[in-house]
Amino acid sequence: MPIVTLPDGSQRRFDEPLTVMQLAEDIGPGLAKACVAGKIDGVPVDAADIIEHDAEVAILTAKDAEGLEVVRHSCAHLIGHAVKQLYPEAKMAIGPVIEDGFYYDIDFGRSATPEDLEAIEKRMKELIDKGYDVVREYVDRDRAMLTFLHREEPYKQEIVREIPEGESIRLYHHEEYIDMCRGPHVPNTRHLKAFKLTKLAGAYWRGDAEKPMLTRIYGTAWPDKKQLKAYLKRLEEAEKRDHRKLARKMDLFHLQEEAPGMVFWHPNGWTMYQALEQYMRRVQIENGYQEIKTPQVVDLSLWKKSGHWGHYSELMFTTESEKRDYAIKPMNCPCHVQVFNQGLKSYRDLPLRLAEFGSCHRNEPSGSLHGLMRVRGFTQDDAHIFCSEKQIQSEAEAFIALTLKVYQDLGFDDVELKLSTRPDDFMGEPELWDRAEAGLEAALDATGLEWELQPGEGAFYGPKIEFSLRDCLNRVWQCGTLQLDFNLPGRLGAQFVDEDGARKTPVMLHRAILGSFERFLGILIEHYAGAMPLWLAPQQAVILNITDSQREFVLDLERRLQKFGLRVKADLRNEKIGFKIREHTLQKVPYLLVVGDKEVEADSVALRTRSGEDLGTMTVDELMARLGDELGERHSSIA
RNA sequence: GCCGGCAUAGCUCAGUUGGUAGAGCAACUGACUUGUAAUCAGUAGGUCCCGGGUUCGACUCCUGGUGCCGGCACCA
Repeated sequence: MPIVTLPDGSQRRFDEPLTVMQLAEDIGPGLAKACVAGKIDGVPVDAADIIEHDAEVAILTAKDAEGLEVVRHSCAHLIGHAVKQLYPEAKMAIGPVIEDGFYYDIDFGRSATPEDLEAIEKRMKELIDKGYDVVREYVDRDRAMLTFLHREEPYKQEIVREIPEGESIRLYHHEEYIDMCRGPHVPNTRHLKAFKLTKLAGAYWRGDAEKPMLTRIYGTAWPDKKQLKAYLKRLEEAEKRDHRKLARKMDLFHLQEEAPGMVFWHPNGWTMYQALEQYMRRVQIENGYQEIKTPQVVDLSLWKKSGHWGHYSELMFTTESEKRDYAIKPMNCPCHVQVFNQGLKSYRDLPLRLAEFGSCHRNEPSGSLHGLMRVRGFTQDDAHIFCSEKQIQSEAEAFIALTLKVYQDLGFDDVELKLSTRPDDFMGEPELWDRAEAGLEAALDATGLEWELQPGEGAFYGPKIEFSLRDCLNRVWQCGTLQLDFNLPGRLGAQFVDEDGARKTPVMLHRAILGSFERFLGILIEHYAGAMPLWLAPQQAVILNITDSQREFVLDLERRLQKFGLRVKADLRNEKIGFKIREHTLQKVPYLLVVGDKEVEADSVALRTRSGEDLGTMTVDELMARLGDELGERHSSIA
């Protein structure tokens, strides 16, 4: 005789145990129709599951986040139903829910084509139109194994084998198709109308490159077709702010076949790059760093000594001269240790913070290259902090605070923080790791932000903190990093004299805030959709004359504003003002300064922004004051 | 690197069972002297990614590369 408590706090009493669907029907026919699953005491369940005892029960519909996940998950099963009808030989692997959608990994025994994708989607729609009931069945492991032996599904068998004995397994029957799943799933395919298969891709079984590659079918699903359409529209809009597209439109940089993964920066892009570099230079100097510069090409012996050649030679470009072998540096750390090693260091010298905008080259796998986000030649905003073990926590705290401040200055509030701790094969004393990890945790906690622990994901030589940002298509890119290193200083003979007169090996902190200028600029371009803040904009303002009679004034104004420190150009072309405004607006120039006879008269300009806002007419002095304010400390007047 | 797709003018793209290419925008020239998102007219522009093959003939078909795009793996 269960008493059911609903999410709004109201209670219903029943004489007999009842299913979630029966409860929905009891509440109202509309809800029953929309019900895709339920939750009993917080546990997601099928609509067919039975409420036996007093419980808190929620009815899930496609409009609930969890209900929508159920819809997406069931869409994945529907792929299975359609695929096995069309290609009975196909072997089904796994079909989980992901952000905004779902996928299914399938072994077709051949390569699948876009035509297959269309056929599968068409069949799925037909199955939805049938509106058949999805039937859930509880079985034991042996029975599940028998089912998939009978169905000749080796991947499913492999999964069943890993389920502990005695555990109850749910099978979902989609007419003749059977899938295994934790569930829950929709009670009927009519709930799956707003879906679309989006792409075909290759994916390794179990994410292991040694295992066979399967075909992955991606799809998206929503509560209704309107939301599906809105999602597809959002994707389209996001693609428009792809930094590779904007770079072409704004003439920022290009890549070409002869130098895969290496950037040809154009004047506009390089201006942005330098503005960012100058900002970073200032920030680092203000925070106790000293800037250095180290060689690009270094004898292989150093890389052997540092251990990099042993681990990462595949990623290193090499060269040879007069029978000596060299490597193009893939990172700066060994070189920084060389600088540290010059002259005997005292504990009084620590922490020593050496920074370099270090140009590095790594022969990244061809398939991983991606615009500015993943390149082979890049420049890190790198620095290495040499310190004693006691200084780790305070240095970590300072670095995290600095990083978050820089991100904020650059317009990012949404940062993902992760801490990776020791792997199984870690190096060094466990007590040292204990203290270091505790120090990093405390430093992370001090931010008040959420962070994620990745146990065992650290490098063998030290734990690390990662800072990641997302691009316009929601892909996550690691930018900042703080990597502790208990290994390299010792390997390369770094030492300092401690208070007691004994020589000790310092701890080394590898750290970068932007990660690389290339990647960060890519993210910035997308973040601002090309409309960069004034201080980063390649061109900050353009002066537009109405007719030739303002020509002299405009040229003079151009000189005055350049002298003031502004990146400004005059556009004297004999075009209509509307035409010029359109062009520079599309180029995302922050300020458009329109000059006609009236403005010349009063030493003024009519000010318009790239967003189309008319800021009215103001004198040139007022304009300079306004832009100077906006640029703030980043403005270096040369007047 | 792996799976799939793509590669035609500066850009975005069309090119119909194989008959040596076309549009819009941009560029250039001329006219127009213009008040807040596209003035009009004209001109020029191509090794159809690269190599090999089939064919009387290849942008088109086959084959080997390269690069790019979407994933996967990798990202110390």
